[in-house]
Amino acid sequence: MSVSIVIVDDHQMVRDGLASLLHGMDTDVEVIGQGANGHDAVELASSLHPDVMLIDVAMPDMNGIDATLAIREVDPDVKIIAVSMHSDRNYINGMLDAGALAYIRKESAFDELSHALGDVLNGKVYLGEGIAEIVVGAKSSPCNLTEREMEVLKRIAEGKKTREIAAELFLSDKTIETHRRQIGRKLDLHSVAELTKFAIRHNITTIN
Amino acid sequence: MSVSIVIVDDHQMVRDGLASLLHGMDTDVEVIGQGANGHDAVELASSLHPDVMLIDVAMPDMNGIDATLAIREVDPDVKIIAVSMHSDRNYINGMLDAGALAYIRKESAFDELSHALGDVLNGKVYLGEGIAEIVVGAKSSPCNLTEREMEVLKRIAEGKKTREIAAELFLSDKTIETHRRQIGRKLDLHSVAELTKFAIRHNITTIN
DNA sequence: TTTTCCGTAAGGGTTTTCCCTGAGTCAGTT
DNA sequence: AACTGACTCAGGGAAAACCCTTACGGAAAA
Repeated sequence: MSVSIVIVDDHQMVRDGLASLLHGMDTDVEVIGQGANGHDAVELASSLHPDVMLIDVAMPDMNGIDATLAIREVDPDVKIIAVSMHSDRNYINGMLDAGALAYIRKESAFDELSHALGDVLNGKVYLGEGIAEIVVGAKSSPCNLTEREMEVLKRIAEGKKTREIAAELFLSDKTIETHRRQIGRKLDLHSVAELTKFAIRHNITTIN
Repeated sequence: MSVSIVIVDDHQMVRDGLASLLHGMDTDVEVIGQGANGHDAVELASSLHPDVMLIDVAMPDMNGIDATLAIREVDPDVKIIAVSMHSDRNYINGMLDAGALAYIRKESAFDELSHALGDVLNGKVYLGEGIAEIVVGAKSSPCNLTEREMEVLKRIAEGKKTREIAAELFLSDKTIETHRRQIGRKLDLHSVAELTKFAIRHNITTIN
């Protein structure tokens, strides 16, 4: 009895690559479906009910975290392996909290995928090289930011100046200044450039 | 006589995937080396002299464009296929100008890779789905920045302040100020946040 | 109920950036 | 020889950001 697998990633070539890798494995696996975004993932989960799904975390339209949450609604039994470009703490925790059983990075070697597959099939959790440390060593950037601070940071990362942000939020310049300083203190990032990168990493703003 | 190939991509899993795909092709190919960045690419080109190199455009340390330029110095005969996440005009033109013979996206299907490989081996140029249109319809974002301006922009996007950049480059504060203004004018981007995003998109800095 | 945190705001000062004009050198082109 | 463009630097002023402390109302938690 072979293991049925669905691959979801927004890059066709990555999907083909993963499929090819799975095909070359010693475990008897069969790729029964592929998708390009979170919506595809949910549909495929409910229609095909695969044993395992490989899901990319960062995808357009609907990301891996939301997809995982939705999939657990339609089929709580499917075992989800998160495959990501980033080892961002928020992504990792997001996916694991959502119900993924394994998290591996694309940077990592192929045998991590094999290992992850073996572990999740046995009901175990597998975290790729360096992932466990990030999960455990949480604490450093818990993104303590409050709602308001997020709103301000978002606008800072869009290149807006204090006065513009104040006008947009109907607040005093001084209030925005206070938020700016508070954000800098909390994140220990003291330049707009670093704040912008932080905002991008944490999906608070987009790259465009 | 098989075709020797070297794969350069900063993601191990993507490399493995591509290798696996190549292995399953009808053409007789052999992957003789892999690298994770531009420096690896140049070294592998000069030591292995492969027939074809698959090179990712966006990589840390040394990107695909610079790598391609350097490779053409050490081995003008190696045929280079650019494999990229983005269909950014600057990336495409950069790679093709540098000497790549084909440009395909990871979003595209696997058979584009097969097609590109066949074409470059026959001395032809291959551009993936939609790439040709972008090349033809070029013009818009020529990224006019000079060497110096790139160095300054890189440091701006790292969150450094004028004085620090001046010290690093052994220049006057006023000179850096002039460069800053010139960069802003050329790109029509007037905030550090937007400049940072531009720098990230153009691989002048990293997200971290 | 007292404490704590969030959000709001202000006063006041320092530092940095932004923007202008002008200008000199040097290399490569025409 | 004249020109263009890259790179360098300066003076000076306006705007913005940075940094400090203080403070008050409300909500949530202890």
